[in-house]
Amino acid sequence: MSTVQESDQVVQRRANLDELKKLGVDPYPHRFEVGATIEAIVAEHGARSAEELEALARRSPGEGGAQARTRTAGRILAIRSFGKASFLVISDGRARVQVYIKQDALSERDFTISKLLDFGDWIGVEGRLFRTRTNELTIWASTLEFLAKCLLPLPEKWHGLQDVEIRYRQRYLDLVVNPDSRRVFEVRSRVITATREFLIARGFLEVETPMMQPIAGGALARPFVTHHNALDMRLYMRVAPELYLKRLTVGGIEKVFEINRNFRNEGISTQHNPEFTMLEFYWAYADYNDVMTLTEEMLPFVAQKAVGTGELTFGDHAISFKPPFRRLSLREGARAAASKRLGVEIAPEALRSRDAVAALASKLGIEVAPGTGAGQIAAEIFDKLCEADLIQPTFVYDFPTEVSPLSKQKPDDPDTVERFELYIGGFEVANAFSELNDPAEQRRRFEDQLKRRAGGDEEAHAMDEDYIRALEFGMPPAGGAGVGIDRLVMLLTNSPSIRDVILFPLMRPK
RNA sequence: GGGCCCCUAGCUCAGUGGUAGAGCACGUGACUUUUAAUCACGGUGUCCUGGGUUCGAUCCCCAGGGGGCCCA
Repeated sequence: MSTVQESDQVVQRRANLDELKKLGVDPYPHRFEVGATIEAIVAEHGARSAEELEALARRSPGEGGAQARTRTAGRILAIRSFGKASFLVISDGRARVQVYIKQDALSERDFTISKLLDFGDWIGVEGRLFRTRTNELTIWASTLEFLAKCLLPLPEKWHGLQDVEIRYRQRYLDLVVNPDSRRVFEVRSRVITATREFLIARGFLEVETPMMQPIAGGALARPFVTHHNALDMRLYMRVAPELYLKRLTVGGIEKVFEINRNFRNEGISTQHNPEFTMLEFYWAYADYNDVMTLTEEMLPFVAQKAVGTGELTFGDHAISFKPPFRRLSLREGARAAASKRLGVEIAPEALRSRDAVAALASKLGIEVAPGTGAGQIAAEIFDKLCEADLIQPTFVYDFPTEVSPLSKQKPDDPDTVERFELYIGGFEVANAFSELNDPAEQRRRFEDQLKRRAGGDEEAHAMDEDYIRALEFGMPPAGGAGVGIDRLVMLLTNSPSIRDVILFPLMRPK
């Protein structure tokens, strides 16, 4: 197959595999009956003393003596051989246990197999539990089954796998040798489970909406393009499920949510992966204030379920998920930060007129494209000056209408919408608003977006006639939110890069 | 897209303009309660790729590839 010369270690491992075959051992058997996982064995017996294990072993199976005999399987993570005896450490990915191999305790066949084992092989063992002189919980093997060969040498046990490129490209190696990596993905799983639990308990219905869409809407972002052959049709990978979920509120699903992948055709950074996981939920009869309150309940709940606390360490920061979260209006935040930066008190009106805010931006050294409106410039000033400093959970609220084509305006201020973003650890974790449900106003917003698109803004929203028609049938007032699950997991696992919380982040092919 | 940094043994890393090193891992031998087992002996290799400078390049220069961080 491969013309590349195999390293000595691979040659050696292959030779051991051939020896097994010569002995008549099937090196890839079909199944193994596991009595208890290693994790369960350690959980049940990890605290038992040598005497307790002895006593258990002496009892008959009917009296519970079977507990001291165990049958389990795992990957070999260490071999310490003494000739006629050896110690193996095997792992089920969550816990490790030692196995004692002693020549006169095993059949000749099983002992021969034990001599052919390599670091990384999968085995099954049966035996009684005891503690060694050094008090290590150990399975005294009476039978040994070979389950699968590890032909390639694994990374070293002591330093683990440090090379981030290999950790991302060959995540299985990361998981084998770095227990912390396994922990991250267990937290991630619990985050998603807890989120579901929280919303379902409040009457939300979980749904799945299209990931391949004829019009990519619901967010200001460049989509991936694909093509359906039979329909000869251009399709986009979704940038958000929003417009479909809101169609469902038109259909009368008053509380609805989806947790799934979005795809955005943009740069990669420590906070951006082209595909990422979002929670979106929509809640009829509620507005953005209600959504703020719900979010404030949900995040501490999820944190508690996923990591057992809402008091987190993230990099150099201590972050508390204890509600209530801080609230900061976007224009006030931008105004205050700009005042501080320039050493002059900026008036609130300076954020409202195009000329004034553009002048302010230029004083701050922020470049503004010619067609950019006052609202967008204000939002950019906020991004540049404030975002990175929002470490504790902070609701940034009341966004310019211009940058929020799907949000409802404030009754007394048409330039501002009822929208908030939640910032934690210096980045955006959630985005939410009172949903725009007036079809005429929605059409005007889309038309405004089309002008931007014509002006070269590739992230501007497309017209979606079908969505407007849905609104024309009547959508109830509703509040909705999108929560970045990957970023939430970053916070809960103290991971500095989004790639640390995505099992297989996108990489260039080598 | 721009700037900076990295790429050497299976892994973690040193290093040098003159035929390349350590620890772990691996091999052989010894050892029937060890645990980063120990002891003795042994071999690790496309120094990311291509080109240039040079008597000679893993090292210096140029281009490319992959990765990381920061900025956009």
